[in-house]
Amino acid sequence: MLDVARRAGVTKQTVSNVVRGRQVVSPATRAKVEAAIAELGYTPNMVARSLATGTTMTVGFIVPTIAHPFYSEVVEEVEDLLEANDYHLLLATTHGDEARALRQLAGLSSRSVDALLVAGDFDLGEYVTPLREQGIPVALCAWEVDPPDSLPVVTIDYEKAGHLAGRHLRELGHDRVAVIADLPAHRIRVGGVRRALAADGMSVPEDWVFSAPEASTESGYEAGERAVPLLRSAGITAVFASTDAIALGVMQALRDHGLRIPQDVSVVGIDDIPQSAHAHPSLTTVALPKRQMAREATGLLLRRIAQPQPDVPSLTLLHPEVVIRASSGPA
Amino acid sequence: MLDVARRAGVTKQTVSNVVRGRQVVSPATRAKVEAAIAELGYTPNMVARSLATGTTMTVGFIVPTIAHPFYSEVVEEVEDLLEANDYHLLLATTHGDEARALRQLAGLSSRSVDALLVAGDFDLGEYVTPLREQGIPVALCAWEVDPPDSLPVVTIDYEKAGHLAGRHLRELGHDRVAVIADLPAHRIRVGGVRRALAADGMSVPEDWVFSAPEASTESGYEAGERAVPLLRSAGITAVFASTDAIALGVMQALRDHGLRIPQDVSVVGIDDIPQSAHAHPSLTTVALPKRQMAREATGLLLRRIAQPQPDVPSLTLLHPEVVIRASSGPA
DNA sequence: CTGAAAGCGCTAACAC
DNA sequence: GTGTTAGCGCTTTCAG
Repeated sequence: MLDVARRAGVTKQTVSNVVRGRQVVSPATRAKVEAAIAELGYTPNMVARSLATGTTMTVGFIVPTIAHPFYSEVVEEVEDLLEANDYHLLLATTHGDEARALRQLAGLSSRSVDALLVAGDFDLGEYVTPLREQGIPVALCAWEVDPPDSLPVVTIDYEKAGHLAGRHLRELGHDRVAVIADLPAHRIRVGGVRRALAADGMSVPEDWVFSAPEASTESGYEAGERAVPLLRSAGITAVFASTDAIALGVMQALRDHGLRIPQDVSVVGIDDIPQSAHAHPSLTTVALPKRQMAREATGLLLRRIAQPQPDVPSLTLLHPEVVIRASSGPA
Repeated sequence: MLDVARRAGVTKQTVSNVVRGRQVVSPATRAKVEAAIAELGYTPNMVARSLATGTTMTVGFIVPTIAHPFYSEVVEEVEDLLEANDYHLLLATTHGDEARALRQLAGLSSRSVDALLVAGDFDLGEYVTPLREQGIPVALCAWEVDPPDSLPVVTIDYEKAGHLAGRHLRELGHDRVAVIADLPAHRIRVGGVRRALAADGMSVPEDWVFSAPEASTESGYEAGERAVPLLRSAGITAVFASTDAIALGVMQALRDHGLRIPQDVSVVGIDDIPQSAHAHPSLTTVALPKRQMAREATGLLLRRIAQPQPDVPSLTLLHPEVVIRASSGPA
């Protein structure tokens, strides 16, 4: 910067003003400085600027994984909005490992991100207080169980998602529905389903609930196979899967065991991941507004950065919607 | 840091030595300093350290998109390896927008990443020279067409992937195969298929090639529908899709038009994304070693950071493998 | 093993 | 409008 200044016959300060586009430089001076910059191939050093300003134009995002369509869409949307605002994304993944999450948190905070977004159900609640004391805006998103009341959180009404799925099944006349879910993670969704059935005086016996850990298609398939005998013996006409990925596996298992969807058994999931629309049959599901969630959370953070103010705890609950496709039919 | 030093009765330098774990501090002093750090809740400021050392423990990754299973797995693997080495990930997305790619590039370089990885077919080749002159290691990965010979690139033998797909079809006795591809992006893959057929004196007429832009399931479906009449009239027994996503859409279209897979038409894709194994029927494909690619590229960069040396241009070509499942059968 | 001094590249107040 | 003077928080010589 000093080289540029000398070459243009000004001081570093003037160069700084030109680089940052401040409107306090005469056109003539500006031209000289810009010429010098071009000749020297000067590039400002953001690290030095950050040290001086205390700002990095970077926000951190801690997310359980990125290899799942739900999160990859969320991350993509967050990055898009950040980039549109000249911010950069420092992405950290936890894979459900709490120690790793804490390391990532420490790494991001000491790296002075201007804001931090945390997704998933990790209770990092108490650990983020240092950041907040430093005045760094923090928000939570995709928080499924027990959203803390100390931080702003932008999430989805997962209970309602379950309720919508259950009600859809009820409207089709299903009385006997089995549940295949990643428990306890998705207990809220299952609670929603139960509430929908309870409204008509029905319930889901405990042994009609199958666990699909990891919420993967594989575990859905495996749980589906375990469920088949019961489906047959108990005259169950519908299966609720707590996730589309699980539902896809369940459908495959049912088919492999000779059950037709939706003639013999209806299947509904939650999420609306891209492949659900192209499954065979296409999957009826409850769409989670993930991109909207990403936008609102990022927007909230960006606003907090622009006009610093204490993180007012707030809860934004986004509404899911049923997407009726071919995997569900009359009982 | 000064506060900690005073409280422990030492100088900043000693605190720095303790924080960085240098083995030059007496246990007694170390204990005092650590106590002071704990009492004051001191956290080192990485920005200041970066300014002093010229190192950020951060690597940038520019990628076309993250909402596609191929890239999301690559990104996940890169992040895992970086995190294991105490590095952080600055992720930038281009969405095929060259101007955006250049902005991202400038943003990352001025932010002083310690290394840069670029995925996708953007010819950022000439634009990265400033970085390289700064001594920042740069590598390319997932480079499908014309890998530049000026930079290290870790990619996959896409031509071989196509060739393997074509040979698999030949071995099943298919003489007449149609192609549904995202062209021109995947021309190398299609070239591989053609080479496999040519070995037996066969070829793919131009009007047996259908375009599926964006390589999405939707465009695969749409292209599949366009192809159906030809498949029937020309007695075509197999379809090569340049991507699993496309193949999934194609399968759906064929089914919707009454063609059975693989009895009437075999379908093979390339990639081996997770959902291919759970499609109906499960998709025969050529697995691209994306995670290995991610590991090798990241490892290369990390090694260059550790022992600075000019970016020796090198080309690492990883080998794909056929995964035979249920969507392909005898002609 | 510890301490003092200098500086990484930039921005923030002021004065001129 | 432009120049001057201090730092931002840390690491790095080099003495002791």
